[in-house]
Amino acid sequence: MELYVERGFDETTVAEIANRAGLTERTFFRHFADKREVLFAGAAMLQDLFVGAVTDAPADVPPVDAAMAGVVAGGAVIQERPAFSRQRYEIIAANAELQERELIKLASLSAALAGALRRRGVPDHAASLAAEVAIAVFKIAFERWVSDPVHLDLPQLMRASLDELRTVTADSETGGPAATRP
Amino acid sequence: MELYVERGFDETTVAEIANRAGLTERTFFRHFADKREVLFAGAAMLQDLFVGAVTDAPADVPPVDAAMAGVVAGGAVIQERPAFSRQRYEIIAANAELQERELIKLASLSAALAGALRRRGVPDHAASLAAEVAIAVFKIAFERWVSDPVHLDLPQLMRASLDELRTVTADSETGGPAATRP
DNA sequence: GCAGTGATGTCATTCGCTGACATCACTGTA
DNA sequence: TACAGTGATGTCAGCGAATGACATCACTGC
Repeated sequence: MELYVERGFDETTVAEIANRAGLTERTFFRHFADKREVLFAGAAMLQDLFVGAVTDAPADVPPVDAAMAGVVAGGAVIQERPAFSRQRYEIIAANAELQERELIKLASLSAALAGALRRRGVPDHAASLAAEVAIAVFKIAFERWVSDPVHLDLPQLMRASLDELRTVTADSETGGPAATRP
Repeated sequence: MELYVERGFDETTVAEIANRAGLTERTFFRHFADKREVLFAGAAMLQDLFVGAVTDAPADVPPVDAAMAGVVAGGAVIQERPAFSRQRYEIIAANAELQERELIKLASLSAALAGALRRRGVPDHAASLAAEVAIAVFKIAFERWVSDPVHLDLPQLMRASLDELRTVTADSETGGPAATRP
């Protein structure tokens, strides 16, 4: 990350990273699948956290709220290291390849959440949809949090974003969801 | 695409592609930013279609429904070439790098939709959320459509998925969105 | 004719990434 | 103690994606 900040991701070679770390290029690739993966080393841990929180949510909690328990738990951990999170965010924001990797990690997170929801008895499509909604809320709330010079409370931003999503999504006609199309 | 189907994406070299197309490797890279981009050549056109449909939606249509007009219009075009869509889908599904590219194209689509919504007067966050919801619906409906041996009507699947999302997202308590957190 | 433009070819080079093999520290066991 | 096994690292060679620099050639408008 030092090198990525100093000279940018593209301008940094793996040889330089290995050199600064005091090992060889080959060894770098034994630890990380590729040059981008360095920035996503903690993703697996975070995913376990998300899934655990969904699994542990009370059985009577509806799908989206169970999925939200996952991302809220993740948000709480993320905001513990605001400086790190912001630096990492800026590196990623400056490079398209890194954004691609970030997106596929989020997709994997979404799939994991959906899996956890299914294990709670939520039907397939509903589980996927609820997971996608939770990840969308996560993305937008995180974006708000990390871009604000004053770091607000991330879990709270997430809940606020979900409320907003509900407002935006709610059917304008009177009847609620079922009445959308006859 | 012929070569990607025959031997897989990873096993196909750019030299081979160029060769079959009757030109040189260097020329290939003048037409496509990288090896993956070949499969996403139509994305810009599709994005314009999405945005156009959102812009053309009646002014009194609420945000999510305006965003849905975009993805539904896209769905209608996509389902015109079921064989092509399925083949392309299978190539992408078999390769992680291609999935990354697909995801960033969808993210770009989402940003474009959000932009179109803002131009309709929808506030920032609401626009982003509505766009994310529409893209989530698009993804899941497309997945259903392309995986089903009998191709159903894609726009209809999208509307059904949105209804399901509304059901899943709707607050279980009585009061609707605003009542979620006091 | 002729200058200008855009598409293509040629060549050399960098860099990400991988396979094969060697080295070396460390551990458990005869 | 000696030795076999294991895992992390280094060394070396090589492939393929991607890029910059320069040359060629068809085509257009004057």
